[in-house]
Amino acid sequence: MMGSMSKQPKYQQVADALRREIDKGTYGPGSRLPSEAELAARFEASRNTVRSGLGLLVSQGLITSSQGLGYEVRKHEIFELNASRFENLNFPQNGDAYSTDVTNAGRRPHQTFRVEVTTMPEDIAQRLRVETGSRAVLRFCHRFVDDVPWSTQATHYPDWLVREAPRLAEPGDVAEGTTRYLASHGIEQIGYADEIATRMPTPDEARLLEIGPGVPVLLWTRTGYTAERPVRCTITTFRGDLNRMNYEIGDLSARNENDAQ
Amino acid sequence: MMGSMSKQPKYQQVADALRREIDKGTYGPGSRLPSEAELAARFEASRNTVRSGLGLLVSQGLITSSQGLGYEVRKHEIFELNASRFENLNFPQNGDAYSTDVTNAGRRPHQTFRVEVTTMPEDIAQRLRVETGSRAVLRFCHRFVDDVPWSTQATHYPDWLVREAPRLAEPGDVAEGTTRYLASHGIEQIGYADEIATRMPTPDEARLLEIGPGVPVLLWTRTGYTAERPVRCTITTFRGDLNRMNYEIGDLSARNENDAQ
DNA sequence: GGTATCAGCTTGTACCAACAAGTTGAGCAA
DNA sequence: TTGCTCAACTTGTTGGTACAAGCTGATACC
Repeated sequence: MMGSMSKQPKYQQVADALRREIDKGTYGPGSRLPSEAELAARFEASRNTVRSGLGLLVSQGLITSSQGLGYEVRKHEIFELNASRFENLNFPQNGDAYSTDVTNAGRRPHQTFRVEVTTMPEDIAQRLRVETGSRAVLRFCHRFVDDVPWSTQATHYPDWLVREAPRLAEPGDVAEGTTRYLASHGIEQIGYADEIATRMPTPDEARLLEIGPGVPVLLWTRTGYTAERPVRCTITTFRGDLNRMNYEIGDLSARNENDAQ
Repeated sequence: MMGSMSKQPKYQQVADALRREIDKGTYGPGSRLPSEAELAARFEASRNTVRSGLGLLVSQGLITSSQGLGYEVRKHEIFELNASRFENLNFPQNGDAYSTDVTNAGRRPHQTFRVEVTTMPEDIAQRLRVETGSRAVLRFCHRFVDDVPWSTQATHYPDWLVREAPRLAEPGDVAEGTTRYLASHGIEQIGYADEIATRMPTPDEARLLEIGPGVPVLLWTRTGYTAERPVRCTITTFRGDLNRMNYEIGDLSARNENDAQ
């Protein structure tokens, strides 16, 4: 008999076996797993041991659990973001790429706004070449798609810029969009430096984005430059399981002309 | 007394308290936390409860644990990758941006190579506009920095391309670099489509990259185009805790001229 | 029919106990 | 000094128990 030719701990065997069955399709996306008690019987392990194995899969983002309901295989649905186009050009009207992108995808966008006068955190101050702790205006945005939390966006503006463009410090949306508003005051952004990183969410982020365990966040930091200097820094925090960033570099006419799907 | 004005479960209180102390600097990067037994005494909880709280912080990537040693606050050291420059131009000699980037950063690069003849997976086939399951050459690369696993890179080449540039299918490195070799056969890449995503690693990835729990991976998919069609697709898997991707868009002369640190 | 309750399922939290396994340093022996 | 052993720490694994809390459907009641 094949008894215990295994060096691995039992909870890992449980996790591996379930992972294989999920990959194989025995349990498809959205379907429910057997209950802890059933799994305990099947693997001849205690409920605690089975819970350890299931906990592994949860923290790997493969399944979710809900009290009273059971364990469910996570389904993946991702949203594409085109980050390499410019922001300021020919956008129809109010606001940003986000609303148009989401609407074009046939989804319903929704966002809440907040404006604060605060001080520059160190990392932002470095990027904007101003002093840490100097005055700054923070415009914060919490975005939803079909009422599902999608991303948060925090843009810091240095004090010298706010003095030239005072409406940045006023609460509420800037109707024509901040980029256009800045351009009308002679601040034209002609270059962006983007940084992309990933990590596990902080408890705050997990709460705002309603992220379950095992889902990382995607951090997008964009610093906008005029011909002379950096003018603003935007940090967007995405749910990693729902978003993908796209960049186009060089000449991609071969891709875009024949949209052979 | 402030008894139990708390709705939160005890293991969360433990995790929150420790997270605050780590943020505050009570336990700095690299320092050791008190042992489970000490924490149990301090929080008046059982060892299991304390373990649950510590497990949270581990799966959030804030601390690590090693048997016999204890828990340690993770230190963060990130490596910057400039993804927006072209690959083919004026690189000195053998191989890719990776070696030069790492060497310039004063670190020691090291990589292992593997070449396979295989079939096209569905997602790659779509990007390269060939049939799923058709013949493909896979060049796989496992990269280290100072002997620490850093990333894996898998590039798929379609069959039609390999027939024009047969050395792609031969094992071992292409001395002058694949991009240059392709250009010498009339395959000049003039555009790249990049996609960036994140998720928790699969067990295979966790093994290859020696990733602990609570660390996501950063997935970078680059499809190279000639003027006529896509020619190759590279998927790079980075350790999310050690890497950050940078893109430059538009005119950034204001950033690059005065390298005010 | 509509509604309220509740039994019986599910997972979540918390504790206890015992032993396995990795690490370290004290202290003894050669 | 050098090297070995081992006790005393650490976390890892696995079992047990009990109760809390969320969900669902059947049942009884109005």
